[in-house]
Amino acid sequence: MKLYDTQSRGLKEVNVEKEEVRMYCCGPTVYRDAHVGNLRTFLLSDLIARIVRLNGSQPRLIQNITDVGHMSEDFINDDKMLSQAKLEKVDPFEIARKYEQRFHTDLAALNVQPATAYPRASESIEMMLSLISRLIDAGFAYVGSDSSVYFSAEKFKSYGAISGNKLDALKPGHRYEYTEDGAKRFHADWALWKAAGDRTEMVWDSPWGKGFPGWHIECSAMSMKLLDGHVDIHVGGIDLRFPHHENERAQSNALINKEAVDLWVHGEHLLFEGKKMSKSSGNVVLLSDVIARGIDPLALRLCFLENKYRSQMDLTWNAIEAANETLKRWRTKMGHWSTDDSISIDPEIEQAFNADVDTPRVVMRLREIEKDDSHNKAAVFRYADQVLALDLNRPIEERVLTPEMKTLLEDRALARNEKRWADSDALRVELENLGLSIKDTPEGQIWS
RNA sequence: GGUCGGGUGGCCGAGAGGCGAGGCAAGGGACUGCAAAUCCCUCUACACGGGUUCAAAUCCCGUCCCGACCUCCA
Repeated sequence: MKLYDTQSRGLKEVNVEKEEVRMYCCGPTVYRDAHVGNLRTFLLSDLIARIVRLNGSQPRLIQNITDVGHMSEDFINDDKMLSQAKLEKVDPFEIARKYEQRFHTDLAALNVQPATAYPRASESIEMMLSLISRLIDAGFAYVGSDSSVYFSAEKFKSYGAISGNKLDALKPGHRYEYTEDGAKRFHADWALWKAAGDRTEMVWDSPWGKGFPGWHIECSAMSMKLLDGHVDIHVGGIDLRFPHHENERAQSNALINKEAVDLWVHGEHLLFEGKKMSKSSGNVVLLSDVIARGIDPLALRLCFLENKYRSQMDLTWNAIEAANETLKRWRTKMGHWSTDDSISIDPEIEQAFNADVDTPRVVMRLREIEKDDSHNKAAVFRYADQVLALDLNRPIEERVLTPEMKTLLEDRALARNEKRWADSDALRVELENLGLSIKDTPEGQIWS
């Protein structure tokens, strides 16, 4: 099984001979609903975990819940949790729990299997404090004049290996003016622990005074602790490559003096109708929007699967609806092909999964099999569905008919027997208005 | 300015040296009382300029264009 590793910029073999493959996926900051772009990344870790399992190994997946400390480095008022709490006029932890719950609901709707654990940042403070202390002791971190603790980027020799951003190229002020307060010794240093200052909510005691953790430290702490000091596969969105993962790598590696992560996998961003999804473009799509249109959430999953995870994909309503049709067609055909639940391995599909999660090729292969004359189509589809997880075996739901619908259907059958076509057509319109779609076959009318 | 990735038909998108993926849309046909569904057919592309090669969408050089990241982001 091979995956593209951002750090070495090439395909890298994943050892699936081991009993267990340790995975870490950067989770959500729970201050708002995850949009479908966020979900695409979480889907990626699900696909990798499923492929690991297909190869006979067990994934141990840790996904953090950021419920504290995710803020821009230099502006204390910008904490995402606190500003949203202010906006909704509730306790910040209430916000966190609410959106955390919705995150799990969305994942379940997309058939994303739950991670082994979802540690919360706010409940992992001890872990982070101990890690920060060790980094200070090892000489990689220092307490600034503002009582915050900073990581010293220059002390970590291979800084920049993931993103290609070298320290001397990271001069401050490229994007917007920095307000250097002088507490950091070097412009590229970042906070491991932020002193509370005026802040009173979401603060904890520490050896350096009241404060709260920096964003990057939580992933180092959780992955080191919950994955026993080594990550086989680290998954996240492409935007996290820098600075988040670069900093996480520096922290973790500094601590153990070797590579803490074998493979860095980054999912590309999703565009919606040509533009990056953002509040200002007004094109943020939530999974609930998809469901509200009467589309199966798994159609979105199929839509994602039809594109390489490493390409910026442009999602459109048209594409989602097309995927929804494909899904319905496959489920209908599955019902006709066979009713058992046998599974038959297709070498081409197996190979595609193992070749850097090439789900577009798998989908293509399924379309091919759909049309050919093989006898075990359903068994091959079921094999692929172990990873695709599109519930292809799910029977098309039987429509529950109201008495009114039943009467109209009986009337129409009668009208058709008597070749009263005008009546038949009028009844069809009426039934369609009730939400049934009618098809006439040589065996009579059918509805769905 | 630095870094990473792209440019393929009306649209979306695979392919990474050798017989024209596939999907969507459109048009035509079969079937049907008509629809719908289904099936068949049609439309045939690789940003530009050089180079390497028997052979280039694919490799190399140059140019143009697009997106992402550069201390908020999946």
